[in-house]
Amino acid sequence: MPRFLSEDEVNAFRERVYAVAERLFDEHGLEAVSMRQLGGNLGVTAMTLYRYFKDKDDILAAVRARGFDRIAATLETALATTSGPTEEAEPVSSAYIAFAFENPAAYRLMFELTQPNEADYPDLARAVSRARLTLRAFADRLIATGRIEGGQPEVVAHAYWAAIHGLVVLRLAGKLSPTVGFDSVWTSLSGALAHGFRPHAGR
Amino acid sequence: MPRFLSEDEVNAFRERVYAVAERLFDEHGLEAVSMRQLGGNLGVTAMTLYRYFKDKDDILAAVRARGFDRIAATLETALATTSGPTEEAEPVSSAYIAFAFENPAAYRLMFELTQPNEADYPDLARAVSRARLTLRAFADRLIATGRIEGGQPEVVAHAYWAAIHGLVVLRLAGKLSPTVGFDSVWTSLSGALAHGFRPHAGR
DNA sequence: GCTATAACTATACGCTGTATAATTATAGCG
DNA sequence: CGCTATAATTATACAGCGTATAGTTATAGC
Repeated sequence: MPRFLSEDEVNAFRERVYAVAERLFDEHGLEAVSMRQLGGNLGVTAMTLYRYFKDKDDILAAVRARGFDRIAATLETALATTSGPTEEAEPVSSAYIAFAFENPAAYRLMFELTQPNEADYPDLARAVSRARLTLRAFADRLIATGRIEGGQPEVVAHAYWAAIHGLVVLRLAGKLSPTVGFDSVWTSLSGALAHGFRPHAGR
Repeated sequence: MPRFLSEDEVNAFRERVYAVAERLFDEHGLEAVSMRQLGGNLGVTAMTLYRYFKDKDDILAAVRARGFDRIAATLETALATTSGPTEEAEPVSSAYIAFAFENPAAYRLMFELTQPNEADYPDLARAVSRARLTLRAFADRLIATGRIEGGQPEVVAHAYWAAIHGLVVLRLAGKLSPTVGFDSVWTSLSGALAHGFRPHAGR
């Protein structure tokens, strides 16, 4: 064992922690992610984790940040893939929804309503900011291709985000009526937004 | 002390538990609502609570149910208060937003992303259902007054709900950009929905 | 080969939810 | 009234939590 951990070793260990944390969270829920379980799955005691992280919240913030980076990357890809304007089911929206339902544990963790202030975790703040910028780029394109008008792009981006996120979390929290399907609500909601933001549609 | 607790005594104690739980949650967050703290504030040990509730989740489900009943009552009042069609800031939406921001602890608890299946708590399921019915009545009125068309009322109700809830929880989770205000996004979003659902606005 | 010390582990503390055992207090009966 | 059965409550205990502190292990540099 080397006397000092190299930066690479530290980063490698942290990556292992993230991977294990994500797996445990995926497979057994958030309550399974304890310092002892985490350490046990890494062949290390709980206290060793404190050499690499300030505390448990520090680990969770890092995992959240990875989630925001992953969804941002997913959306960026979807955005780049789309060629020209389309009236079809918007690939960015579809990618967002797919991410949420394919990674429900990550999505829950990212948007948990009780979480420490993101300002205390600069890397998390950066990742969230990146995700917001991606959504903003999406809104910019909607405007550039003439499918939307009026209002600042950032505000429009947040409006879209709120709508899609709201529907996703109602579903994740089990609050949708058993008599309505997620897809039918999304069709209705996204259609209303598309029409509502369309130039000259209303007043 | 009577040999048997009357139904009234049981109900009265339960009400006291709810009140204390809501106060603790409001003042010190969800982590302050422990069985010992709850009991301590009631002049009773933690174990006594188990005479009145199955377990802690049972208490939390009851508090959630009260939250849904309260928001439903608030919305019902707003709905009844509104006289005739109006293009003004919709009183029901305003009432919803006001409830969330005046009762952030309750709102967080109600929509926490990690919570037991609501099917295991019939009273919670009833209260959620009541809140959904209220939103549905809101959509019915929008349709009846000609401000909306197309689509099943329940689907439209869910679309509105998702939009407003999404914006509220993004705010509660601290995920809105510091450079956009809640109100400006809500103005944009609600305006888009109003136009998007307006008869003959789009195709 | 010795030593200073980075890295890690062991232990302990106060907290959690809750199962189980012991205690308290009263309704109904002789 | 005094006794007893038992509802209601409390006391204790257990396993698990996050993490502070103390002790151990192992190696880089002399």
